[in-house]
Amino acid sequence: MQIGTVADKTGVSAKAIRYYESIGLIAAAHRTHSGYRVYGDHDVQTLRFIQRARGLGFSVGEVADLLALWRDSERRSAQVKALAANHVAEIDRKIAGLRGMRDTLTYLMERCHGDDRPECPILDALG
Amino acid sequence: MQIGTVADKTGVSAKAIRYYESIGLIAAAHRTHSGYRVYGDHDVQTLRFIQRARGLGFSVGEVADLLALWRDSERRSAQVKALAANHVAEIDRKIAGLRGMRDTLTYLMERCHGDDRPECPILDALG
DNA sequence: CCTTGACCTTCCAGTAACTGGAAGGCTTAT
DNA sequence: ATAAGCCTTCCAGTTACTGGAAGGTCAAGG
Repeated sequence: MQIGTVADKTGVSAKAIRYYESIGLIAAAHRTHSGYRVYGDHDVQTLRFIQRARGLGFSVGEVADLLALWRDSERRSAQVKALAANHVAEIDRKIAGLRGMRDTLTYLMERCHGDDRPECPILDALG
Repeated sequence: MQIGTVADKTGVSAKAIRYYESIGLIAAAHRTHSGYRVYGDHDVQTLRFIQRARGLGFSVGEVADLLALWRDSERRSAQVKALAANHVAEIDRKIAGLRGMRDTLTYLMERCHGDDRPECPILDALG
């Protein structure tokens, strides 16, 4: 399989696959005599794993950890769960931050006439 | 006032102030004969405005728009409100995305024993 | 007068996770 | 022979700064 095929199958762009290889998240692919990268089904599985983990918001570094655990038959599920728990805590922090912004903004917007006049509580609150 | 004083007063770091100047978000400061930037109370007001707007999650580009509206006595409050509404919509998208991740993760975590055994529904879901 | 410390200056690099694009090689079909 | 559609590497750009290096400025103290 060439990189484009793998990209189609996994939803990971060819650019991203090369990037993952460059940072060592995935092993360097074998090459044809002309230098093209060659992949197998195993690589497709790995990239799907990466894709899903990234979709859950794990950083590339965390994905590396998850991949290592995935491959480690001796792993303790507690390790995986702890990683996930940390990530959920991080997500919760982000949500809380966003909700704070959202609440302030909607509060101010409710008080803004939103018409042709210049008076604006939103700008008043910022200035 | 020197840049460090302004930084203390506004909570915007000296580095950030220089950066804002470099991208044109704020006007270039006057200089002393030896090249030090000099600021007045007006600049402190502007930087506080920027700081608050950034704290509400507006991008630097959006802050530039808000600043222009703030300075424009002919503005229509509808413009400000529209900008804020777009931003709230963006925040809502982000929150929705994060909540989706959070829900999936907590669902999987509830099913993970989190002990010394390797079986893990989190990894199963990813792989 | 000289030094020390705390300022300030500019400039370059790095962050996260890629994407876009340039310049050029490979393969297959026409 | 050439065109289309792959592939390659490498450089730049994205966001909003922060860190650090190398060096100038200024006031106080010995």
